[in-house]
Amino acid sequence: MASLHPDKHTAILDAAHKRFARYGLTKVTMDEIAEDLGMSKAALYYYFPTKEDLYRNVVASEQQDFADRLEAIVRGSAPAAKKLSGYFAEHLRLLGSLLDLRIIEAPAAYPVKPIMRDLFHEFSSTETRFLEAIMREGKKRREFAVEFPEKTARLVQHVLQGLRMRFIKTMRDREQREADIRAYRDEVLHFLKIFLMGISRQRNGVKTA
Amino acid sequence: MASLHPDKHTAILDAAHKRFARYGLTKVTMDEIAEDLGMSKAALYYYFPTKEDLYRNVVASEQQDFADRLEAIVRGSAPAAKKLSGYFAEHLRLLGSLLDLRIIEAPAAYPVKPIMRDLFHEFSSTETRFLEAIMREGKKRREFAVEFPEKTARLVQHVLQGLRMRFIKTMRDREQREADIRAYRDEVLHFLKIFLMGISRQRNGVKTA
DNA sequence: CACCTGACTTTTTTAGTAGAATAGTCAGGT
DNA sequence: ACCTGACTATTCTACTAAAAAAGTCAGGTG
Repeated sequence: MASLHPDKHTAILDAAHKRFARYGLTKVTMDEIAEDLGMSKAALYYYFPTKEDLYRNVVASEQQDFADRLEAIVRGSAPAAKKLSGYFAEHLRLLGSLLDLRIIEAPAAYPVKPIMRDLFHEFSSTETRFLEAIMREGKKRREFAVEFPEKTARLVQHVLQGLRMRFIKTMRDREQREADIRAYRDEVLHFLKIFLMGISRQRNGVKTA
Repeated sequence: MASLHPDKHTAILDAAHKRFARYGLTKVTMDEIAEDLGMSKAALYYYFPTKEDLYRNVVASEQQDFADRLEAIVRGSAPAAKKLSGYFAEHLRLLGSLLDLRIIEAPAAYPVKPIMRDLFHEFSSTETRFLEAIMREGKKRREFAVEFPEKTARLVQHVLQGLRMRFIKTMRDREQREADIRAYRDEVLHFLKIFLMGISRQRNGVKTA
């Protein structure tokens, strides 16, 4: 199906991406996207069965990019500690996309839509996969002193999710946004440092930067 | 004022505590509390100016108990690592009260009332105080390899808050509640173990249990 | 005077609803 | 195969009336 109309298909995805990344799913109408493209709303429905499906496709491409970057890190020949640092960097980087697309929300004051839980979970699964790979490798190479790599991977992921949730909840307005992000970033890296100390076999053998 | 009618005063607090710890602030009416005590609602207002004030007083006693237990831990002569373990145990123990009194909520689907933010913050402040004391002592005694004890204390607190938030959000129904709590507990203790490893000066010198 | 009540007023919650906005459909046109 | 205008169906959003609950008060009792 995609091969029949690849140009329009991607054009729609691009236009939708622009809107969704600025206002989120609920604050974008199909008419707006159609107007951006100079076509009618009905045309959009020729390519995508529902608004939600269009949104999912937009998110899927972000998801793919994210997975690719993690893949590149894990595939490399760096020590596991280095890979873990890379993973942390990607985790931090992802925050922007998740906030822009409103997969996670700043106020979080109202019920989270099931679709957002869903999409968020997909990103989490991606993270789990690569994080487990890193921990297993670290153990195998006798770099990390971990008994159950999967369990430790889960811990790291939950800590990062927790810190992020906390950050989002306590985030202040635009003016102080930058400072908040910096503090959050510092804290995550601080955690990384201590965590690496905690699981590495030799003392002072850990490079963080 | 309290000395003038200490019995009724505490009787009311007890009755209110029973109700609030079962249904939370919003789902308890002053009439219900009054009925439990066999008196009229107006009588309650003789002792407490508002419903919120009554609630705050109920919470304040929990808060005091919590602070007392932390105080006992920090005052002791145990090594800082041991004190930190004790702190973690108290943190875990507090979860029940916070959930019962609805200071933190399971669905968290609606806007959090300012009063709850407020009360939560008071518990957090208490935790901060003692956690900083422990970290400072650990540093002073050359048990912990931390540069800025306050910063590390903040990190620990944020990680714990994050893990708790995450737990609350992902908590399932009654039947599986117990299992969820156990998993949460295990994870917190797993973090403690790695964290202590990460900041302690000598290897394998850490007892967790 | 300290303590309490019933009857009252004020404020907040709740459920329902009409109208607007938006998702989604379809017969037909190129 | 691709697209449109005009349509229907669904979902959101004020608004509101009724109910519930908070909070007040004049007065009563030991």
